[in-house]
Amino acid sequence: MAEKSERRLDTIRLFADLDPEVIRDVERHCRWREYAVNENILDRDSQGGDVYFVVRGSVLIVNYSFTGREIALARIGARSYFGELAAIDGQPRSASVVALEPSLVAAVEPKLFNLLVEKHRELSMRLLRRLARIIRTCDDRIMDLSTLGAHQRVYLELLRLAQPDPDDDGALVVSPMPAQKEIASKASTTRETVTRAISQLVADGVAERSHKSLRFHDRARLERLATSLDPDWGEEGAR
Amino acid sequence: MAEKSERRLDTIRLFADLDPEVIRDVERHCRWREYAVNENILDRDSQGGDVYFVVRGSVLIVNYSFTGREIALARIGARSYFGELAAIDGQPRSASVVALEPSLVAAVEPKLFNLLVEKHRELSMRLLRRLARIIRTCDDRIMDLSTLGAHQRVYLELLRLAQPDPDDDGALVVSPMPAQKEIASKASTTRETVTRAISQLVADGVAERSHKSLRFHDRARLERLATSLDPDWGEEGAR
DNA sequence: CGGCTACTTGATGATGCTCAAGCGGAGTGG
DNA sequence: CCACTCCGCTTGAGCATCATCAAGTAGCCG
Repeated sequence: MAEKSERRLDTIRLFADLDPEVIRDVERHCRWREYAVNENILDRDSQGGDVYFVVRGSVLIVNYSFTGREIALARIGARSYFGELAAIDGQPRSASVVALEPSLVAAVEPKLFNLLVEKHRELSMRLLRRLARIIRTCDDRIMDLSTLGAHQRVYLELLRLAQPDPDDDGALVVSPMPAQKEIASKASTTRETVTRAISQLVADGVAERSHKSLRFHDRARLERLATSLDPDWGEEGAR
Repeated sequence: MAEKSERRLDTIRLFADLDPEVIRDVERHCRWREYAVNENILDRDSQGGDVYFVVRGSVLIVNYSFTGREIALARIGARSYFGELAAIDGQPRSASVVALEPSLVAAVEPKLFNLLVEKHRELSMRLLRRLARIIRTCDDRIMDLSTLGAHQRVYLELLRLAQPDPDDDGALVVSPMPAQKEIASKASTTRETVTRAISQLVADGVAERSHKSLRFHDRARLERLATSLDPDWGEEGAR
């Protein structure tokens, strides 16, 4: 792994409309490194403004409360990047980052990154759109945390993870099911609460457990539960 | 009010290093408007990507839960601006905005805004730094919501509002005290909880009520309470 | 003075975190 | 191939927190 031949930044979406020549040049200025699962890539409050490009694998932006609780802020997959904030404003890192899978990561110095951003309009426009997207996501999460219950936040997270079932039309599947502690850290709650939320869904016939996945027959029902328009026993004399 | 002579954008920090000629030109392309207290400036989910510059007064970025609860996302004061997100990504508004004071606001069409951003490097760099700052604030708030109790979030909000006392050195004052419902919406809790939190501070001798303000003698103590390193009765046999 | 709004305080109940015990499945080593 | 162990999941019981409802008080303005 970490073959030299992998050391390419063409796939990074931020660089989509950058001249290949320039990309080659950036590649040469990178510090390349392979990280193992759960390996720490950077720590909150640390100095340094390197920007990291995820070429293969995926990482988790995460913070820890003083009690040791883990709060997941975002999952960054291959072709994306992280560490822009410190590069942009020169402040210490706002969160820690750990590898979720074996990941190949390229680090670029802040100076070079900012040079690129200043020089290439499309790059800075893409960066702006990305930051805007992040802010929208954060705002939504603040709303969720402020107005919804823990179970509902779990349902929302499940909805985010769920994919349409290729077989059954209109049904959703979460497969493979991630570890419950991951769901918990994204929904800002505990493993136990995630268990209970899912168990209740199964008990109410909204979800169905099968081997290593979870199926929902009725997306709308789950959405209603998640958003608190909850009349569950609304009209159809179910049960 | 809303005198023509007020219709200037020189004070807007985003434009700090823009050529005065260009600023004049932008001013001419603005839709100027005065808003009264509590007047609605824009609604969540509405279309349109105008960017708004607050020339005088201040506004609140806010969202409402389906139960009618109000969640304050940010306060935007004079010389700042809002509405960039929709201009950048073309999506509907992510939140509503209401005037906190009588405010003079200048609206610029998204096309012109984006043109300016593309054309003036300094502008886009400032914009990037601003978005980065917003993201950091949001992340902190998500951490607070996820890991702290309601009382602690109120204490943090009080710390944000508190200014060093000009007289007593080392003491802090919040003056004038904002309405408790405002504090509640920034701390994502209820008026009643804000009352209780403050009453407890007073009862514990951490804070002191005086007419229309609140004083703290010991900033460190309040900070400890807010961040849960709470041993209050830690060593000094207070009480 | 009467009425409004903001604040205060108590009682109550639901929610969900914590601790604790039990269970199942997947590796691992004998 | 079987025990053993580790880890993740499940479930229960107890308890603290906090939102909600309700009633009462204080200050302000006409």
